[in-house]
Amino acid sequence: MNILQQTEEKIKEEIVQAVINANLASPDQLPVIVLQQPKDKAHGDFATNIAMQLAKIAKKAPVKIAEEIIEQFDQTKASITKMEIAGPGFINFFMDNQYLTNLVPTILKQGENYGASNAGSGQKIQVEFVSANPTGDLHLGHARGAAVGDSLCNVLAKAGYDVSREYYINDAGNQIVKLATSMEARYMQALGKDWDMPEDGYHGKDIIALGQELVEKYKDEWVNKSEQERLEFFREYGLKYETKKLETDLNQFRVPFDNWFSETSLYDDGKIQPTLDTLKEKGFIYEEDGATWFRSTDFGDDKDRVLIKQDGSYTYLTPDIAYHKNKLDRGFETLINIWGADHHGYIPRMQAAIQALGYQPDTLEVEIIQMVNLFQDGEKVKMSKRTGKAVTLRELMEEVGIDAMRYFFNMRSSDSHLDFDMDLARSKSNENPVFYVQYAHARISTMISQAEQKGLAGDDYDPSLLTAEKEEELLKKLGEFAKVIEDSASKRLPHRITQYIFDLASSLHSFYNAEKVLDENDLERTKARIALMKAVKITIANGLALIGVSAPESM
RNA sequence: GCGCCCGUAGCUCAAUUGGAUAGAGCACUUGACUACGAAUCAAGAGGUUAGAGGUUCAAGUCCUCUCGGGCGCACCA
Repeated sequence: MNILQQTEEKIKEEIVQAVINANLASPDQLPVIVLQQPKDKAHGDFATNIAMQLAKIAKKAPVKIAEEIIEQFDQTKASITKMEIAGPGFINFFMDNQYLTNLVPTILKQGENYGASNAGSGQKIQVEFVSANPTGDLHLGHARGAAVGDSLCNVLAKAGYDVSREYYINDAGNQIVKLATSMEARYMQALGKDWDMPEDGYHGKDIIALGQELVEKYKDEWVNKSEQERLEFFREYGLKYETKKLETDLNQFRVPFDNWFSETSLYDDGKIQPTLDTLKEKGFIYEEDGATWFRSTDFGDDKDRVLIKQDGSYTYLTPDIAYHKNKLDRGFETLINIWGADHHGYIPRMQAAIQALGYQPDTLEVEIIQMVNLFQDGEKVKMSKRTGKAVTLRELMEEVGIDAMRYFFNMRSSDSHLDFDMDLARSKSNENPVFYVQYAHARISTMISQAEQKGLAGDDYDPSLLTAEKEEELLKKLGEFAKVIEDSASKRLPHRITQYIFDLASSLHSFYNAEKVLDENDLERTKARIALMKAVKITIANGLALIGVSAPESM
């Protein structure tokens, strides 16, 4: 538990004690004590709404209740200097800011671990994300999912969850047949033959390149082989090629996966039939019109879903259920799937499957990432899957840079559509928010190295000298970090981190312009301030790391 | 037609998941570098939170309806 939380807990305990002493409520009537940090510092360091919550129970006006609580409250125990009643019945607490200055040595000691907590108590969570078909390049929408998913994993890990990142490779369905026939057409075309692309084939540039690669390697060797032989070979070749490319691109985007799970392996390992058997035993399966159905309507789905088609093959859902069963069999307590908004209609049947397998509905959480619109030169860039005209992750990384992309994708809440402004992301100007945060980090780095050169830094600093208004502001912000991470993790909102570090950078810049850090005539204050700067630097770097953005020493 | 998401300052978005006077960035106006990095700061202006009801001590947030935008609604994956 960090300093801030300890302080909060102490205040909460005293509130409970005061409420009971004032005879306002019995312990079993007592609501959960909410202690918040007011936005407006005129409202103190902490505030509680307990008096309003007790209005009904105690049958008194909130303001009257607040008065009675204050009367009974032992200020010294919680190191509070002042208490006030405000507004409709808030109780505001003003603290002696010594509790904040202790933060600096703590942060310096914890270093890159600062912000970590055990809030997740080691809960085993698996996050499945991206999982794009291995049939082409990743595009803009995948990039957002990758950035958000990876950052969420980082945040969960920092908050004490045991996280595993997984990519589900859809290497078993019809789309792989289409991949092979698309490659076949590109191969033939590369040999100068007149060969049409298959209907609904993959028109991406990467498949054209793949066709050329096949010609370079094998010349016209595959022209005279049987179609079956040729397609079989292309299928395997294409899968390996595409999967490798996905992994390379994602690694470059700083999105590593712990496990790449092949759909085909579910067939090879015989995982599908047992899953069907389980569902059958539990009575959620029936036959109709020559197909096998899953009664997902038992769990609120719109209609029942086919598992085995009339032709005897599985639908996409069937191995996917087996896959989710497999995840749960591996001991994950919570599954998080990150899907594009175009798949949200799939949620009810998957949730139904989880419940049919005997798990609680909240075992599976699906986070929906809304669409991304790309803007260039002030105009919306049109994308088309059919013609393969789409901006790829690779192109974006080259053109706008990874830092800007990671930052932009984590700037907004996922359930809001995102307008991605290429020109802004690419610009190296003050309009670009990613530089704002990185600049704060670089600025601090310079200060620290100058201080060290001039002998103005030292371990024997006195943090209680940090009493300037801007210093208190900074300290308070620093203290929030662990809580922001915990919230961000438990609510699955990684963009909270981005907002936090932006605010922190803002406080830093504001402090920097108000106070002089390096002052040869005031060595003690300078030492304390350099220690504070080190603490801010650590916190910004840790925050940037969570969203996958670099923290430069200079820029 | 049904379902999910969204609608907040001129633009792009936040808002501690029900708390106090709805906040940032950009753009706009005005000021601050012989200075530890001006990629910065300080100040100003900008709002009927799409609209109408309801619940609550308290609603941008929850419920109902209307309007507008996006995305889904396969024995495709």
